[in-house]
Amino acid sequence: MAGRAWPYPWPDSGDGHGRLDRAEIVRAALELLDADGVEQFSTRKLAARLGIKSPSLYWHVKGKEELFALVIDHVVGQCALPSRHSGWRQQLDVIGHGLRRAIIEHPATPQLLLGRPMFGPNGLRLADHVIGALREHGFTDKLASYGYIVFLNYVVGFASQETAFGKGTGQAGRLDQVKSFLAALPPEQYPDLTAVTGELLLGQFTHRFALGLDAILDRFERERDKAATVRSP
Amino acid sequence: MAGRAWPYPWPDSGDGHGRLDRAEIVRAALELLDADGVEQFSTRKLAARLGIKSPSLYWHVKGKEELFALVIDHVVGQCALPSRHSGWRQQLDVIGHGLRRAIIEHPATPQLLLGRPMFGPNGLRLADHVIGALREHGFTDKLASYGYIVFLNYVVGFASQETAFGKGTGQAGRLDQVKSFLAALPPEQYPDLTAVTGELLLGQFTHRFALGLDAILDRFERERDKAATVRSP
DNA sequence: ACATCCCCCTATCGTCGATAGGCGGAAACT
DNA sequence: AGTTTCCGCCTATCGACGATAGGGGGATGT
Repeated sequence: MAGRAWPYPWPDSGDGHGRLDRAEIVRAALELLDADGVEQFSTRKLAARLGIKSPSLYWHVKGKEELFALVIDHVVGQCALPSRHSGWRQQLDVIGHGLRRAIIEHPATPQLLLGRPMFGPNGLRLADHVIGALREHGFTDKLASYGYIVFLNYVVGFASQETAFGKGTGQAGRLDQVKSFLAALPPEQYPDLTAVTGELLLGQFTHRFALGLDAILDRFERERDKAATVRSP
Repeated sequence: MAGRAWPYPWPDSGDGHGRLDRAEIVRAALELLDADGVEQFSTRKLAARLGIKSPSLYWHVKGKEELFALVIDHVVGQCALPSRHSGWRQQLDVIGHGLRRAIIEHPATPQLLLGRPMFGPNGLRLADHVIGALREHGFTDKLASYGYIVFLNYVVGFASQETAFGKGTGQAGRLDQVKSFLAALPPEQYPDLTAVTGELLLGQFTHRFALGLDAILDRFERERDKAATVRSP
């Protein structure tokens, strides 16, 4: 039943003395989340997968909530931060695409990201990087903070909604479900929606994402320049 | 214990013969969700609030999942759709702001919206309206479907992230928690983030929302015109 | 040799979503 | 009127969940 039954002396994964460490637990939790979805996840299944009994988890991790926070930050950490020497726009572009990719590679994470600010080390580092990139290129503190919020909202929000459409949501049949549901809609009631259902599910999500992201960065730039000319005309 | 203990003949709320109907259940569920958050919600508490025992709910509603779907669509339905005679841009603006307001007035809804497409009647009507507004004003089917996805992602995503920052998340102390957490960050490690924390939590979210939304609509317009000139130069 | 601490165990609690099956009363039918 | 049907609730119960309490065994340091 447990995906991994081992003889008692554990192969020892990492730091050297413990059989388990938080990193391994987080990794297993993420695998389980990706496979079954956040709804089906349970600490008991996670324990079984790790080859231990559920209460033992509580020695390593305070509880489910802390575990989820660790998982989130692990995923956010998979988004590599670009060099600070490139332009702000390129930096935000790289971060945006990287973060989106990290999220949609783990379809359960949107539900975890929701309702909790990204306050793990990696999330904070990312925030600092984005805000820094803006401030270093002429954005006021106010505009930089606006920018960060809008930027992050867009990226996380888009990726979240994207997974809702089943682009690989653990359950492989999800996209087909959506497809057939839309195909069954009465055209006389939803004429415009039904007219474009083909386009809706066919296109490149990456392209749409880039479109909106570029639009937002464009506006950032314009706002920055407007503020600058107001201050020094 | 039950918020509403009643003598057996129920005051009769609505359609006339049943003591309870789905509308009343949905309304009570939403109240409970807003008060306690989605994590603390349970069908048993909902039943208690309605003055019945938990299994009785299953006569009215198939299960928790269906209940949540009904709640979502109820919230989406609180976003009034504008007249189709106004311009597409104004229509999307009205819908965007209306939908955001509906969502953030019920802080639990983002967690419900996540992972489920808005496929209730109100959600479909909204989708049809948005896509229709675009198609009626020179957008190709492809661009209209792109636009709908990006638009919806932005609105829902923004509102979702917004509630994560505790702008009234049931627990009133949430915003203060975030505030004090950010205030305690080491400036040498996160120099740019800590430099703008004041701005981060102070500003008008509505303004930031409008900023990004306008940016996206701007880009829509430009893409539409570009496609049009390509086709008929 | 002994004490200590790490890391996992068993036992158990209260709560959850959901199902099975019963029962009274109102409505509908004859 | 008497009978039947069905609505709308009930009690009893299930298995799974998150979490805590407290025990024990093996490695480590002195």
